[in-house]
Amino acid sequence: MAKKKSPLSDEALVVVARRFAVLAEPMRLRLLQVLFAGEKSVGALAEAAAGTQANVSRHLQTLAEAGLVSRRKEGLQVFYAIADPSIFQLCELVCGSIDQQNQARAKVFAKP
Amino acid sequence: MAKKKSPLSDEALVVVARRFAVLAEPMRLRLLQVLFAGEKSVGALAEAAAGTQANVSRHLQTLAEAGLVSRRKEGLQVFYAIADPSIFQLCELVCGSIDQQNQARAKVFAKP
DNA sequence: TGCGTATATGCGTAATCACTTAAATATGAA
DNA sequence: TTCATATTTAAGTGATTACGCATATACGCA
Repeated sequence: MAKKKSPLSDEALVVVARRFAVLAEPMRLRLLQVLFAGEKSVGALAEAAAGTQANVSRHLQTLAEAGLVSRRKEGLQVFYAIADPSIFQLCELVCGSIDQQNQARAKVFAKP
Repeated sequence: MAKKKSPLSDEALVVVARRFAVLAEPMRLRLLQVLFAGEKSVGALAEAAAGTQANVSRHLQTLAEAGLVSRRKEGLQVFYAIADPSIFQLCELVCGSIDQQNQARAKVFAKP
């Protein structure tokens, strides 16, 4: 029994905005993109994303707090993985929208 | 001929992040939600969203630059409208994901 | 031309946040 | 215990930005 579309409360808007804000950083998007290939440790992620270990750890914490990635500790290492499958569709949707806008813009400036 | 899924370049990630950042403000989300009902003037939007005229005008400019809303001038008034239909699916997707997380959390604390 | 209205913009302020460096914590091995 | 490794956290800095207030611009009308 999914709720029908109704105006969101101010509190709900804040939550949604927060979700978008988490995705509004290139470094976090890059980490998610690396994680698309599967679970990885913090060190591996830092190297793959070309970031400092401290900074990557912080971004991973942000992603985990938002419920987008999961955290699994194994000995000295901590492994992160995609926890919210909607991320795939979300990125696909946004990329598709941007592609469409670019194509529309290209059409305007196309030679006659 | 849609491109297959391949790692996005750093520049592309910046563009995608920017798109998310535009959606990462409660006031802008509220404006979009009001616009879901149809085209409206700046003044009408300011009243419906309970914001100052200056601030709403600024947010609308941000949304327009991102290609999310369209601008139509008619006499003294300027009318804005949803320009990117993917916004509907995007909000639906995010809200659904948040709902799912909330239900999962509720389940954890459910009485036995 | 001058006046009133609708919208946009310039400026200052406060808050948020990403990033770096350095230090702290946690785990496993010797 | 002591040491080394992997990760997290603390503190400081610079950049971005939302908001309020005041002013500027654009348009219609008399």
